Amino acid sequence: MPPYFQLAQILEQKILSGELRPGDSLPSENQLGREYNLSRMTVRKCLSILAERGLISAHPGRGTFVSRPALDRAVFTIEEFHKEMSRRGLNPEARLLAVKVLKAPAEIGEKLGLEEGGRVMYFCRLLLAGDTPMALERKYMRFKKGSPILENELQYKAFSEVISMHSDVLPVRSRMILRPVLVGEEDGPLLQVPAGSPALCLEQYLYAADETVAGWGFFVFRGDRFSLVSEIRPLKEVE
Amino acid sequence: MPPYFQLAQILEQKILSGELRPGDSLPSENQLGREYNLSRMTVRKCLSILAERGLISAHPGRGTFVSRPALDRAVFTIEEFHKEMSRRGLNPEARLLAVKVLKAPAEIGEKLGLEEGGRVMYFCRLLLAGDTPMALERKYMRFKKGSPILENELQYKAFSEVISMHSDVLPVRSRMILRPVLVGEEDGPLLQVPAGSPALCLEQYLYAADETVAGWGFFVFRGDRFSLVSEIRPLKEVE
DNA sequence: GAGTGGTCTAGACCACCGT
DNA sequence: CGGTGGTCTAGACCACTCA
Repeated sequence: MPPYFQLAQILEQKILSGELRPGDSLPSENQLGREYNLSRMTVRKCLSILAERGLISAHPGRGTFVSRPALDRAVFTIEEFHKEMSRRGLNPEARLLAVKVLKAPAEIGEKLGLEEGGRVMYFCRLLLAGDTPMALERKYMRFKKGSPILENELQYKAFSEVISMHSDVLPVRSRMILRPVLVGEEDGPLLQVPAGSPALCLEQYLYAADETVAGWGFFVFRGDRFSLVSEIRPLKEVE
Repeated sequence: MPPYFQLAQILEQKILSGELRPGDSLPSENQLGREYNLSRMTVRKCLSILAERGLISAHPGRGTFVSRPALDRAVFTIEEFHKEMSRRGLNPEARLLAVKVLKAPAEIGEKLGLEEGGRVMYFCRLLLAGDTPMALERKYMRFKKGSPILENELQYKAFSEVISMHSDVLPVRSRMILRPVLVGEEDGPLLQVPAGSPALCLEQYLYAADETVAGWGFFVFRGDRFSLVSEIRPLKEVE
């Protein structure tokens, strides 16, 4: 365990235990270096960790101070589905329910920047944890003539990877929107919940380097099985 | 503009322009130091910035490589209500609908670690943007005898601040849970949406230094007015 | 064994702040 | 002015990887 990390833990402990309170000033970097027998650069490495996590903030010419924690702020992260479920200790699975090439509905053709009557590839997956349906995924991308539809890959790969492989467009940027929705008549039986149940809709836009939309679609997550948690975690001891 | 930042911009540009592609290896730290006439520590400071942003990742003994961007990952942030609305260019407002001291219902007493029949302070606020109701907030905290109830402050302060001021407990840690819900019969008229509409419930636990729960409660955000957005951008240019 | 990133040191100069 | 944090240097040792 490197010294800078140990010192970070010591200082974190003092802050979380209330020994150092919000607004208090920390000893100067030189002071800390003397106290703990570390060079100033090492002390700074340690402080930069605590600053990143929002526990302290440094002010040139004045000193370093304990921050008031942002307790009324929340940060939620959603990983790619397989990682997300593994993180939660669940066994992720996916069932490919549909793959089609179809004339783009107006709304979707517009999003993807296609002309009237352009063709899109569509797929739909049921995402499970163990045997429990967790989410439904419906995605659309430009259809590339002659490109083979590889069901095996469609079952396991994330949307951005499917696009990279199927088309010759490389997505470089994404935009996701999270909102609450009601489970639709069609989706209820698939998710094994009554229509009208609360759910989370995670809409996804993937953009190519030229700012065109390479893919669009959404997930519908069961509200009774999927929620998001935001927590402040202590520094780990082992890693 | 410090040298480490300039170099970060140069490398960032090479990655975004495709001169350096995902999977490519960067020159070694010593190599970069020679090329740009910088010490190794300065080069490392620069690389740590790019690594933080997820553009590169370092592997001991092997080298530093350009990362594939995490396009199927989303990060959502909810600020304290007034900041959140200001960020969205809206005028935040709050109306205090109720303040009460009451015997803790079993469920809430348990959360707050109170004995049977302990008293809690409860308040309810309607949060608006302009004249549009955005969310309803219902919060519970331990009741401190003799503490004055300051309606003015209850109207403007975030929950953690209310607790800091009203009680002598200092919240130091928070846990928030986000889930989709249906608007209840009671809340519908207040939020000016039909009961059964989709909404987001943001549950909040505030912990004191001794790990006891200092406050608990939740927000209910209108689903038709409030959604969360996550964007992964190629990068910033200046600043 | 040569090269890599991870860590650490003991200096240094600067802009900034308070007195 | 002296002290603060922000930046930088030119060395050093280590564990690791790869040929």
